[in-house]
Amino acid sequence: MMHLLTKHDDLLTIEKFILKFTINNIFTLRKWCFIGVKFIKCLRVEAVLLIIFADDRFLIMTFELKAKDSQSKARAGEVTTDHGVIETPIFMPVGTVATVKGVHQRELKEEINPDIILGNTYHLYLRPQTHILEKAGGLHKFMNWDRSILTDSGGYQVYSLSANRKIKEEGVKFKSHIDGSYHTFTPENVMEIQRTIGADIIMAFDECTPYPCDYNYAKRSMHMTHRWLDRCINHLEKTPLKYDYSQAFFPIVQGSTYKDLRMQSAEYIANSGAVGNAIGGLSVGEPAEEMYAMTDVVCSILPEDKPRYLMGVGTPINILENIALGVDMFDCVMPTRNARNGMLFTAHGTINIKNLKWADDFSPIDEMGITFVDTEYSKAYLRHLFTVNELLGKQIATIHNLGFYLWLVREARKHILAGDFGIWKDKMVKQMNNRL
RNA sequence: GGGGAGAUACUCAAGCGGCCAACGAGGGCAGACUGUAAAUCUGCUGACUACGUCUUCGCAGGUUCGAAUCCUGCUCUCCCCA
Repeated sequence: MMHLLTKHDDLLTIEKFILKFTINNIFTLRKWCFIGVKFIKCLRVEAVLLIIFADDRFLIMTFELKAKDSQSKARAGEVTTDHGVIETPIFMPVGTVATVKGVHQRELKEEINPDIILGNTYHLYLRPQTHILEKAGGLHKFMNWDRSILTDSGGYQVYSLSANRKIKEEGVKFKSHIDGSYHTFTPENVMEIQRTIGADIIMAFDECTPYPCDYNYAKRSMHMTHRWLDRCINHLEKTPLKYDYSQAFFPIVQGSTYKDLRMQSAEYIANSGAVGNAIGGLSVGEPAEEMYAMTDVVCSILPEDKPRYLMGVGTPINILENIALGVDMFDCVMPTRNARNGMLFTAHGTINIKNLKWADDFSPIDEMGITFVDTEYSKAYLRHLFTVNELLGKQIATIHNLGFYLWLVREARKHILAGDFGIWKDKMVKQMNNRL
């Protein structure tokens, strides 16, 4: 049997192979795709399929829980994709258009050292366009990044580009912000686009609702997102992998700031049996307390043995508070965008490096020296670079902020493993809540 | 020497009798930014005893109810011709 399949076979071929050995075709490919080895055991064709996997080294993303904090719901874990291990909790720098703005891949890897970064389906679809990425052999090769990548589906653009789009049950019609051309995103084509982009983790197509959001709208939108999820899953089954590594699929919880909707959505998402789950529709302007209340509710429902990804969050304090509620993965434009606008994050609070008071402060950017820029340049020099609008200033600030964010989550991990995360978190939240 | 143009707030630059404490841009100061339409956006930027008052548009006079705007003289700058 082993010779029948190779790791280059697409899912359809593998599915046909499996179905030959399945007595009743009651399970779809979708199920085993998501549940992997567990499902295979259900089918009682364990031996056959284990041979397939062993032979092809066809990895499905895995998550291993390493430790749980005793003082909070924080966890430390390990996500493994074909592009490496991701130690959680993790912050994923955002690289929307195949670049983490302002940082070389080499600096990103060697200095900031994240296990995974983000890309964006909507933006990459518009430019450089999917066919170019396919020709390049996928996003990893195109941008020269050999670690993991996660792509957002474009669901956030449904929110952020709300003036330029129309939502229907079928999908979302966008007017391109580049050239005004019209494009339709459906759960189906978004899955195909993400297959072509080739991230290790791909996201369901959802609607990210605004804040505040009318209850009835939030409810209708949530149900549509659930229907879209089913369509994503159904379509994904029919869409073969394009490259020689696997792709994990994460569904997204919605429900705005309504506890009952969030619970309902979390249950629906948990039942989809995905290898990881995401929480969307937060950090869109709601008070932090409401955000925490929602993640708390959702985390209590999402399976414990799967990673939980809180999309778009947030400030360093938001991240620590949400880690304490059981979130494992984060991403946010804040460290990169705010860096370009002169805001530095430090363990003792934020700095607006453009302020006059730094003009003659020749102390290091950050005494902690997490990255080389922190100690090699002074605050006065960095302020000068911002004053004269030099690119280097934005680059230095970006490296500093990302270095700090990654330091923060790694430190959080250490304290979870040590079992004193709760105390450490409270101390950090207190001292970071400052304006320097 | 002759002819012409012009002098406006930190800078450039509009305004050419009342709606002017004076458009706009830059600069300066401050703020915002949460799955990136963001090297973006917003506010303030004459002085105060601050929903009002006072002093400003080269300098000095004048005309007018009222002038940055009109008239006279002066100072300075630029351009052209000798």
